[in-house]
Amino acid sequence: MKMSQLFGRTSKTEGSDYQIASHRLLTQAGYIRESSAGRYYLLPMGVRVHDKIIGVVRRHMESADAQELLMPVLHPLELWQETNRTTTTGFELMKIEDRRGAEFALGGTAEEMAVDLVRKFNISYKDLPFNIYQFSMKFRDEMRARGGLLRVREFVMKDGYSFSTEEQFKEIYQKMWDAYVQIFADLGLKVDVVAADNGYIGGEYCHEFVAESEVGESRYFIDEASGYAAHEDVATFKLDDKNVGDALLELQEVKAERGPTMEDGAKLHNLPLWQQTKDVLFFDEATKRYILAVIRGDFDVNETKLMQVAGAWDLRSATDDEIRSDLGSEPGFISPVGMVKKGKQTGYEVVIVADRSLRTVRNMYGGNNQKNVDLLNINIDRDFKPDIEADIALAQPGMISPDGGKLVERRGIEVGNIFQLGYHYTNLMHDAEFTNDKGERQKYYMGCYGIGIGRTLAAIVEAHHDDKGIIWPEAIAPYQVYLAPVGVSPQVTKAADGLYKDLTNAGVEVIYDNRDVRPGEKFADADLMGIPYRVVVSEKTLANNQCELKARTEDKTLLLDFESVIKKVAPRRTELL
RNA sequence: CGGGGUGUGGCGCAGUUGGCUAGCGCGCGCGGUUUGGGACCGCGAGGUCGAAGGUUCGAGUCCUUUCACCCCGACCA
Repeated sequence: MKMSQLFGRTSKTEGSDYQIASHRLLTQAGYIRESSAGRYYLLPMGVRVHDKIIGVVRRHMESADAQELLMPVLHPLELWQETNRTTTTGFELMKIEDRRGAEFALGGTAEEMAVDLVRKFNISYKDLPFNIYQFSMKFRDEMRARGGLLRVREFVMKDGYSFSTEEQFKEIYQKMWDAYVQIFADLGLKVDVVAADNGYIGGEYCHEFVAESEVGESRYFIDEASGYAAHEDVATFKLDDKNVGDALLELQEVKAERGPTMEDGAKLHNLPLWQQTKDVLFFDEATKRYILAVIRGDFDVNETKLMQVAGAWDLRSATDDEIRSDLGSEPGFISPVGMVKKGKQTGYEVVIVADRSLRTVRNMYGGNNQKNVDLLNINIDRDFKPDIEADIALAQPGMISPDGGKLVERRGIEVGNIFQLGYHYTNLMHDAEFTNDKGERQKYYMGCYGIGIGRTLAAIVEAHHDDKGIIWPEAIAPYQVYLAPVGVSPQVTKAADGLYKDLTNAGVEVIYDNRDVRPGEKFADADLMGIPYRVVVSEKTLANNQCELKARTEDKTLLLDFESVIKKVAPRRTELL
């Protein structure tokens, strides 16, 4: 490709709206251009990189026995209604109607479509397992797009769906796990595999592949010794026993003129924070229930865990008014002891969820559902019985991991994920069944597997750049060689033209900067665009029939004859194929 | 959705208490001098000042409405 013909040039001036390196660099180097918020044009150079990433993903998916297909982007809305996801998806579903009024969802993920496709076939247990995947545009009406390609409203995703029996599933899941590890290694991304929350996708467990980065939105914890890694939504930790040896003291009501915060309570009673009960009242709009979370005072409630154990969908904090008039309690003095079972006015059920940490403390203190009265020596079981007892605590850096090491907090970009879906969709959708070896109909056990291509591209730039520009790993660089003639003498031009042809014939992808601009500009663009190798031809180098080779990652240059340069660069290309 | 901010040639910006023909740098085009880390000279093209409405003799500037975009939060792949 000749630079003089390339559509989508580099830009010397950087925009002011770019907070994130990959966003600025990709724009400035001519890979992407914003259309509207969260929607991007991929320019020719961007497409080359994007395609290469797809190529790497495809290769590993095929080796893992997955089969590529392509689904429609418009999904019949009935399918989403069948699984009740028109209302429960996390992202806002985008809908569209055709001229007859038939309703469609713009696909944001395609579990229903995959099931619908599969049930159109008459499948036997002998055909199992199988894994189908596609690369296609996904639409998500994100509340707020941000960070260039990191969080967008339209993006190409590799989404795969496996169909098998329950017994076969573990192996498929592991196969995808392994394939993902290799994919991201090939792409030059260091990723942590992190246990995470399934959210609206459904199923029981899943793992995120997170590329560590300060600009990432995923927060997770890792135990470096054992490799334990979990998203903050699900991270768990070992509890430390406090005063569990103490004898149970008698429950006692005391006057407590204090403010509503935890600190106010600890100060007034001059007792440690951990001995206080933290009582947080939520309301779930989906199931119309109050949920009272009770936890040790030095911990915080993890709302994701809470929703999971309580079967809640749409949690919000209860209002002061609800606490007072419906539950007859008092903000800052809420207590599970003597809490009403139902709202006095609304009749809504009150569910008490106790964190397991309450077992590590005795004789706790806390409110008594009325202003300025506290209870001393509260003990679980004796003084109140929770409806649910579980781990609903938010992990904090420094806590002890389940494996015994220290939890370290990390931040990263979620570039891929794998989900166990189990029977979630096949239970909700009719006829999602195959014929087993006894001739009976049996439901599929499913998994799904996603990789955001554009986000991965941005994550690679985040991981590989310097103050001059992008530094592409060779496997996905748009071109391998940036050929820059220096000087305008006819010999230089002729030699460069010849080298361009020879390199191209040798299978090397070359961007040939044949523009009549000063050398500094060419070098700056080569660096900005992040091309792995720069080859310079000038009168100086030609004096010995040589040219100059420089790697993007190094400062030193090599003087070599043309043949050697071609040899040096060409094999890499074939290796990668 | 809440809070904050910004909209003026492709990009970055200036434009005073309302005033004359809306400027500057980069980039772009033409001509010339240059050619190893973003050169220089000359000439030139390119703007319904986000949009609509209003106030005024006169609006980029003031008022109202609205849209878009950015940041923080809420939310969430």
